[in-house]
Amino acid sequence: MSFVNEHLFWYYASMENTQKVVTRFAPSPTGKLHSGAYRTAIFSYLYARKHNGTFVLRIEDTDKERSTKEYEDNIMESLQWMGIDHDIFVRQSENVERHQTILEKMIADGFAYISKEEAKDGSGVIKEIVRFKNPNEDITFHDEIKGSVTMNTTDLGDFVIAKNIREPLFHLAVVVDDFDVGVTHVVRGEDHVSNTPRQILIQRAIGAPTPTYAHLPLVLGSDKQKLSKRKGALALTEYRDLGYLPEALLNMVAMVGWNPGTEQELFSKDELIQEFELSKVQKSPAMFNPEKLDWFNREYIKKLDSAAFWNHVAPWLPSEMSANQDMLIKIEHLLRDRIEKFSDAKELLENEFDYFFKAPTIDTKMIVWKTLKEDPEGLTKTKDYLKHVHELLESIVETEWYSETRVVVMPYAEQEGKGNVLWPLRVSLSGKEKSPDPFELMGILGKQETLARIAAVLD
RNA sequence: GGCCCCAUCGUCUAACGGUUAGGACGCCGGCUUUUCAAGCCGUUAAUCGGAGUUCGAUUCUCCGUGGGGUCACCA
Repeated sequence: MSFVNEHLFWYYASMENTQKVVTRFAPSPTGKLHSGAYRTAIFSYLYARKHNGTFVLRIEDTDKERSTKEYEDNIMESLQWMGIDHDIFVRQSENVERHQTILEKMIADGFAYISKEEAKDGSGVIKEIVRFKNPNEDITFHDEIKGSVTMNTTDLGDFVIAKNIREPLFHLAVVVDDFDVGVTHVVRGEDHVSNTPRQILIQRAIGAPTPTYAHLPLVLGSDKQKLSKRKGALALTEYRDLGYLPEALLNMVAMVGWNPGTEQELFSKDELIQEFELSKVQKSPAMFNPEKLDWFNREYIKKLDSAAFWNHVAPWLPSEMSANQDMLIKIEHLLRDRIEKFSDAKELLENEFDYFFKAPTIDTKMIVWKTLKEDPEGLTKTKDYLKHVHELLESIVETEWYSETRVVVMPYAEQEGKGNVLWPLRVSLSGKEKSPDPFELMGILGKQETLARIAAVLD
């Protein structure tokens, strides 16, 4: 061996020892991507990225009856939205020839056999299904989260691995495809634990190595049952369409069943990659908490700059308001403080902030402050207060409007009673029981509009 | 039912075998405020039960209880 080659030898030998991590996310396109599934995707992804490994996305579409292109698209779209990018893409149905080759070899080697059986649909048709010849052994495997797991496979019997020689089923397809792409770590939901011994049996039969397993505890719904599409779990794209930020979803979902052990709550994707460890994944199932998601979303909305904020709000803007850019910019901070998710903006704008865009019709009974309600002279007094406020405001120079309204009105309000003066002022401007304070309102509406609205009430 | 897994506030969780059992979300309360929202401050709230091991158990062991998963010609 030459000097140079010797170096190469040791180089490759060391590669061998620090085997490159390959993880995969393998959803079946039989429904939209929901939170149980995308957490699996996230953990699998984070692990691969953390170890500079390869992340494989494999669409498991061998069930032709239930798989659809729409769902496949939904999965791709969801992952992309959240920034979960894959290095290798596999569509399982495209590997059927490879599966068939393996199947034939397994039969030739005596690990599987064709069994002629009557179809279970009662049609009486005889089918040639492929069964695995179960050696009935105890299978023990290491799980990064659960530790060592041992199961007896006798109960499984000679389980079915293909509908026929051309149509592989889950266990066979998974094992072959994981093997072919070199998966080193299988990160998947705990509902797959009992599938693992079967798959290990197949691995042994075809001479494939057994990867490291990491079975994630399930994500539960509020009913404490496994979260599933049937139970109303929201799809990732539905959260997106409701106006949640992908950063919020990622952060939230990454932290159900895992946390780095510090008191930090907010993590960017890069920070998650940095901190993520399978060993810190919780052993027990966790419930998904929608309120906390809202909190995360608010935190991420706060971080948005103005342009990004409006980009997100845009789809929810009532058309007549979207024309009034000037006003929208003025109320941006109010909007930000009051929305949990962007879809909230629509309702807020239409039902609460409508007075910024159109003068409200005022119910004169409403302008009287509660302590004057019983007073027969209450309305008259209230109008007198308003009249005086109107005069005070009129005296303000337009250029000093924003800073002076408070200076001018407050002393008077304090003298006459804040409620007596400020409540009618605020109601005259907004027409509502609840709104931002009158100074805020006046600042946004401007001198002319403010005076006009007060005058309208006095008429 | 068989097999497998799990068990700290309502929820997500932290705690070399020694802590006043910590944090976050929510709830509730207070401050601020004419009202609402936001903000700030604070309160409430947990080791499933029983035996062991130990000077000492949230932590280790066993039993019980409870919860979950899975038992397809789906994945």
